[in-house]
Amino acid sequence: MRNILLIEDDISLAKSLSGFLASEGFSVAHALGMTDGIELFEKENFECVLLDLSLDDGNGFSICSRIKSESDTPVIFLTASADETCTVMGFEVGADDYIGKPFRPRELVARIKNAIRKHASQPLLQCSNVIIDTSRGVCRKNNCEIFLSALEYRLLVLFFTNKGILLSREKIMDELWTFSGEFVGDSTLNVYIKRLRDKIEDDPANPQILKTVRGLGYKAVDA
Amino acid sequence: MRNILLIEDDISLAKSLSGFLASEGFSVAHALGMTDGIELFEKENFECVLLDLSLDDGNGFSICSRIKSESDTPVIFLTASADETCTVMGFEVGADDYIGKPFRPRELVARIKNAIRKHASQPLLQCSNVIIDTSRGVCRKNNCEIFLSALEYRLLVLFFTNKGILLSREKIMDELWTFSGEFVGDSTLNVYIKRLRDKIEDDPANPQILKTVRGLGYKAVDA
DNA sequence: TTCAAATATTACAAAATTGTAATGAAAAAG
DNA sequence: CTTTTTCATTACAATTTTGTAATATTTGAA
Repeated sequence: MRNILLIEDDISLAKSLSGFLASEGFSVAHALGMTDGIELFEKENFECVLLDLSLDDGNGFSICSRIKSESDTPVIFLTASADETCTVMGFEVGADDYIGKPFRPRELVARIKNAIRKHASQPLLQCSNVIIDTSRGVCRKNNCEIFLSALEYRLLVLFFTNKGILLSREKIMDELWTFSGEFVGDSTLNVYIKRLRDKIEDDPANPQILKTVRGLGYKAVDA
Repeated sequence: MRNILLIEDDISLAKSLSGFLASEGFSVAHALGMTDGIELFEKENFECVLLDLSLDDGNGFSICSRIKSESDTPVIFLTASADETCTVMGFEVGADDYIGKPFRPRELVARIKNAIRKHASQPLLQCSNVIIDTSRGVCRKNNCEIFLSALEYRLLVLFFTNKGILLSREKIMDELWTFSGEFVGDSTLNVYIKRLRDKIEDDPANPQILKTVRGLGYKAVDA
């Protein structure tokens, strides 16, 4: 949770930064240079990357391009060279923010959180081992694609965008079966739930994702 | 296009900023204060709002909250009070960026573009009068829902996320029919294009959205 | 425990989707 | 102009989706 990658060759600065961010609830991994940084990035999962511009073995711009080409993780430049050309360049290679040293700690945290928040509102909806990639209209379980029909897909999207929130039968019916004044029977929903469970649950008889709340409706919950 | 709302009570600053941004290809609407600003915001459609913190008839924070509560338009604070507390506060009310005066023009443009770009990668895909709401998995034409099958939906999403870009037949087939090592004949695509056109084009015989580029592939274009 | 309500499951027909093949039309090449 | 290639259109069967109804099963309350 709140895993951050810091790529910075100034060890003492890195130390103090890590300490501070840790005190703010982040868990920080530190890489000293480009090679190191990319390796770490590809091994672990980070919610945000803090990147120094000038490194011993490469510059921040190329790392940023590299990271952005293979993922969507937020990247924030953290650098002494806050000159305008570098800043513009930073955004051009896909950075999410660019902060000049010396940084003010609370602002730094605010900007990191901002970047993470923006990223979180992105097209990937997840619930335990099931992911919907809304930017492609595809659902995957354990990275293996599951084919959902149009309505199954919509129903699951509805659940996942309201993860943890109870949805009444009425609300669900309204949301899904109001596209042409159609009216469908009440039992239809039961059947759709069953079909979704059969496709996404490890053990459909003991659903861990699509929970029923008796008398009230259904909700999707995380593991 | 690139319509920006500037809410700023310093007239001379606003003038020079507007001029500069216009020279960069933005079209800027200017409001002097809070009341004015909100009115304009609700009347027109903006891609980004630039907001001064201190206004005669209200403060920027409340405008920002207001805007964010009713839309997702990027908001950037532009302010003299670049003190840390204000900055943090700005992000807390939902700002997308916070820039202290005096601003460096090219950086300002870079940050505006950054905010707009981030926002553009959001859930609404549009092409002339057809909209895909990926956050619901629904397609609408002139605000009227169109029912697409699972694969039709995916195909259209593929086109819309690559608006204006040519997609080769091969690329399309790869993207759509590789979910289980299936191989489908080449003519399948022709048929899907036809089916989509029948559903989304005003005159399917003269497609204005899904254009064929003979010998190369297809692309979606805006009106 | 017994009962009633709510949900799960199954089975089934009507309708829609999906992929293919055959035929037509349009555009580029010769 | 003719040929060839590419794409559009149509028609069709296999499959899947979709909604319903009928039958279990579960749950909570009496």
